[in-house]
Amino acid sequence: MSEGVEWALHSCVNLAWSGPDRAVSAARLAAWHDLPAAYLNKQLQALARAGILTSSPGPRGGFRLARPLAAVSLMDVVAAVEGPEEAFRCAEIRRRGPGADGPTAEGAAADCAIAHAMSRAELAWRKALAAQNLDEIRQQAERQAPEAPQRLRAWLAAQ
Amino acid sequence: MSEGVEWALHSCVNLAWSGPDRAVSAARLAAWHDLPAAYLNKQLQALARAGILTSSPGPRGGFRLARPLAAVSLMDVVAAVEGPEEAFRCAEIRRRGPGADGPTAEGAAADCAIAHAMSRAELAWRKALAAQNLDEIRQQAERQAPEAPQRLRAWLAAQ
DNA sequence: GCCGGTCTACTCGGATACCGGATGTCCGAGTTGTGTAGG
DNA sequence: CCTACACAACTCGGACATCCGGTATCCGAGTAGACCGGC
Repeated sequence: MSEGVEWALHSCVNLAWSGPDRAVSAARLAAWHDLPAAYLNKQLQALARAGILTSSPGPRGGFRLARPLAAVSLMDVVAAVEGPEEAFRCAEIRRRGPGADGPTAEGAAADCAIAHAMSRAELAWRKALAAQNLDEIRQQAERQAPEAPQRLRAWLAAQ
Repeated sequence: MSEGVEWALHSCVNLAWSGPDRAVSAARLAAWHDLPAAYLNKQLQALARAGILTSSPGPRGGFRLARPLAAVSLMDVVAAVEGPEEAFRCAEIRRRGPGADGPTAEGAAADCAIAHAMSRAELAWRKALAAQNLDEIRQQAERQAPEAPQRLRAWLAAQ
């Protein structure tokens, strides 16, 4: 699992705390958690391409949420950063070597019992991710650290 | 997801088809699907360390199942090959930089809302993997290719 | 014929290279606000 | 004083290095069977 997923999730919550009125640059978000700014920028670009954030260039520019946190699921962020393809990709080794049980047919991957079983488990994972949205994450974080939003806004204003 | 997981799963089913009376070497299992023998051997070693297979050296040696397929879950194989640690490991970036909301405490990872949410999804994945055992996989594969076990045994005998 | 010893072939097991992708860094295109000169 | 223009600073966006883990390979330790010589 890519490190960027964790950064992206924290950044989204931080953007929500910052408020929708002004954009926050990748450099600010990175400094808040002492991350490499240019690399975080790369991840935020992926979120922008996925339609989760909007970006604006120039001074006073930066990133802001494209839609409310409640409309962004964990799955959206993971798919944006990690890519949409499945983690377990069946290489169809059945079809190679002496053990090949027939000519290589199109769409045969669905017939592989192993690929099917792994796919089922991965579907459960994706479903669990899709069932949780970032607003729930934000609420839980605020319950554990109620002063966090205010502290972030104050720090951003002081920059 | 490591490629070796797929190889390990196929190899376990093939070992079941081969029968419990004789061991099968990594070279034979690899040739059956045209895989690199030495690397497959590495994965089988991991399965042996995990107690899923037993290994015996020398001529007539090789690997065999340590217990019935019904007693081996997909989770067991994945954990043996990929390692037991979670795919998403929280780096606790909250605790670094100006955004740190307090001194770094032991066991604070459980408090991170993001880590908790990701952990929940990964738990669903692990549960789905643990719910399926390799004997079910074997039965499904036999339904789709009933001649597969006999073909494998014949090929092994001819070697 | 039977037994003991040796020898070979085959196996796993771990140590050793190689490579692609994640990680990290850098510079250019574009925009916004500002300062300034002119009317 | 107001306006238009040039400038400078700051931002994203993508192109360019670097590092690490999965991938692939090789060689050594050990064992089981086979072969041979002796009894």
